[in-house]
Amino acid sequence: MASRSGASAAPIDTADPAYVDPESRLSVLLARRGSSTDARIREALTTSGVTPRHAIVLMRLGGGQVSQRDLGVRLGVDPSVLVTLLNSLEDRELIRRRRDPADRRRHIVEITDAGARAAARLDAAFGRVEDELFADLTAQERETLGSLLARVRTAQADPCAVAPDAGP
Amino acid sequence: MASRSGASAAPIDTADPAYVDPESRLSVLLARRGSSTDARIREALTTSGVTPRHAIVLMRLGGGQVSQRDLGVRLGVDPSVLVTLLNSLEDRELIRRRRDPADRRRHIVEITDAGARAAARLDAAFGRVEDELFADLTAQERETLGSLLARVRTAQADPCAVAPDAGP
DNA sequence: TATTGTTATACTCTATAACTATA
DNA sequence: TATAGTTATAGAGTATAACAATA
Repeated sequence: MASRSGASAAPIDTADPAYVDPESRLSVLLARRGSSTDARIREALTTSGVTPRHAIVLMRLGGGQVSQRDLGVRLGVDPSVLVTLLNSLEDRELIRRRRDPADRRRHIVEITDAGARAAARLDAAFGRVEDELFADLTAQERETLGSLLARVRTAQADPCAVAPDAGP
Repeated sequence: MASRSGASAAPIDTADPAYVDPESRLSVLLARRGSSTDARIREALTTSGVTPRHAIVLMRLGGGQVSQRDLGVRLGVDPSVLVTLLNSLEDRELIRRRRDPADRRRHIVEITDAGARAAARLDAAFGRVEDELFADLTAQERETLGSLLARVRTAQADPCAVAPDAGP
């Protein structure tokens, strides 16, 4: 099987001075764990038939009604994407959309009772996923992780460009 | 912070007992920061014409030659995806592929001199991105973040570990 | 028959622009 | 003219299965 698969191709020599372990880069590690976490959440939500984004929209709406545009800005979701998200949520009667009387271009989005119940269930599902993902971390460590992550500069502004690779 | 645009739609009431802040969930925060980090890396690499995965493959290969299959397992990349990654790297002469004489089904993948130089430049680019992303964290805090992330349980937690017996 | 690498296909996300109805 | 929402389309990314050549 796979145990003796690298018979003639030498294993990666981590002692080689030319070797740079990609996983030792904090950015790579963070991107990877983030991706895995998203995948795990997505998997846990499959039975509920919603994606992580649907869940986040529902949880956000638990605080009250918002204009569709504001919601998109808050979540960093493109308006055209938000439309399809809200469509499926509205089809399931988890949210409701109505025109803003004060400005008929706007949609006021609000959660339904069924939606609020779904949000609570989904939140619990997130909790179970976290219990699994962070099982090896103490409550204190989880808190530390959270506060450190919160301090990562997420805003994308300044480009640090790299020289093209070609030129020999 | 919403009152200027949401005239009649009330802003989200974070004090509402029904409100659950999605970002307060550690899993959501981790997934988000991971995604942003990946996007930032991808942006920084655009001028070099490679994606983060190309870069990671190159850095991995800095340690020596590997079979294509082993490389895919280590990186958690599907074989069919790895093919296209390696094709573009080979077109730029950053890596080389040759048949394994001991098992002609296998490809031995190795980095070229130009590839090694590119890997070093790419690694430096990762460093600059990290200096930007983690500017508000001390060296000690970055280390803490890394060790905590390393302890998050994910399916792909340790790609270097040998699978006991990869069943169906 | 199983494995390695490759190709082909389909499906999901995302990004963009054009369109409507209002203002 | 500008804005909120919608629709349509194309592109990247990924996942899956079928395939050829080796073992």
